[in-house]
Amino acid sequence: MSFTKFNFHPRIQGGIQAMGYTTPTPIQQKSIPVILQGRDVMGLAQTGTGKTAAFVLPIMQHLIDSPRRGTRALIVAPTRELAEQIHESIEELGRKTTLRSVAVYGGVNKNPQISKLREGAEIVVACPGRLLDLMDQGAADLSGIEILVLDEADRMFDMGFLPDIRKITKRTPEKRQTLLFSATMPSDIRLLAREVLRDPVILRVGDDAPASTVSHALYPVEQHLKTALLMKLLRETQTESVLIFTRTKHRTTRVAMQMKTAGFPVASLQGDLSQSRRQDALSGFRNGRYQILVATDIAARGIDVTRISHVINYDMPDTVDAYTHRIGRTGRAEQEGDAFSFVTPEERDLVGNIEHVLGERIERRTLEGFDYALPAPAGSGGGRRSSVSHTRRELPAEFLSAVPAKKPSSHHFSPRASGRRGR
DNA sequence: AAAAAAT
Repeated sequence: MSFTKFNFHPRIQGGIQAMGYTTPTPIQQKSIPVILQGRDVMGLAQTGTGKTAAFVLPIMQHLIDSPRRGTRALIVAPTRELAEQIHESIEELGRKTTLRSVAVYGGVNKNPQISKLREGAEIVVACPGRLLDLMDQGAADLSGIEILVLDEADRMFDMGFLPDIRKITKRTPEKRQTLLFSATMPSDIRLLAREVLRDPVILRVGDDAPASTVSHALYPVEQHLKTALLMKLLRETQTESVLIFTRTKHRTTRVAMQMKTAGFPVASLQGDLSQSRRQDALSGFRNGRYQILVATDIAARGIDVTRISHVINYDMPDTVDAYTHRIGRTGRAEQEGDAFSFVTPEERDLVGNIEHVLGERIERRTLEGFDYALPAPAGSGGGRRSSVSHTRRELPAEFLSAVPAKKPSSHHFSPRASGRRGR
């Protein structure tokens, strides 16, 4: 199976080659022919499955087949980072074409976006808020939209974008082709699908289960020891890029600061940062300038960075879905990845649910030589430490009992291996 | 409760 089979325009084929794509991924194989036919699509797929190219390539083909002026394709995405990433994919895949794309989102000057729209960008990749803003201003005109893509629809719903999506959809022609992608299918998304899709082809790719190339491990630990454990773990583990998730924006900032002070090449990413800082963090993480990225769930979905060898849940996510999405950032493209989760006794309720979905018990690990009995600093709420030095004190035996993993875990973790980022 | 997103 090769990309040549789709008979894309030579200029599109040129972009595919330049990107080094050879074999289409499963979702590409399934959805490209359907989209080329002009059918509406309900796609159940995670990001990182090649989903972006799966809709970008047929869109470009359609636009080249019947040249016309004006904004003709609209892709709506939940986060600025994802919109930017899709826009960049279009620029790369379309480098040999004359098609123009513009990313439309908040936090940055709107004038460059307005000029690109005026100059006649055929493809718009947008977050809902800024797009509506530009529409009200008369700078964006959706009356000529031929293809509408709603990406990560379930997340847009989570973020309360549904009313915005409806407003946007209403401003596009009814006879458009619509593609709706969602990782999960809650009833609200099913409802939205009924509203915006006409006789859709339903494509299901893979399932919600994480890539089998990812090995999972839990590190039971008390809250106040997480940062110390994290640093020791990173110093002793051979890693490529590492993505660390925390529960709050504030904690993201704090952990990143502590790690920076300790000499780790780290950046932080959370929604309160200026857009330029967000971009710097992500691009620096992509190109390896920062080996480590500490982030909120802003980075949990869609963000596509190759070479993430480890995802570390500094805090457990709130839901199994969130866990799946976070650890989906590693183990991509058949590469191996490790997912480490720090779990306090308070956070362990979710563990059972995750294990249920994974269909296996996750290995509990303790880090050799780590002082699990270190007392909490005064004022941090846990002044109940004594000088007992047994490392498993206070953690229920059931919680710690190590169960051999089903498959041999593929971690490159060895207690004494010197990390490449020593100190 | 927290996160993201228009200003």
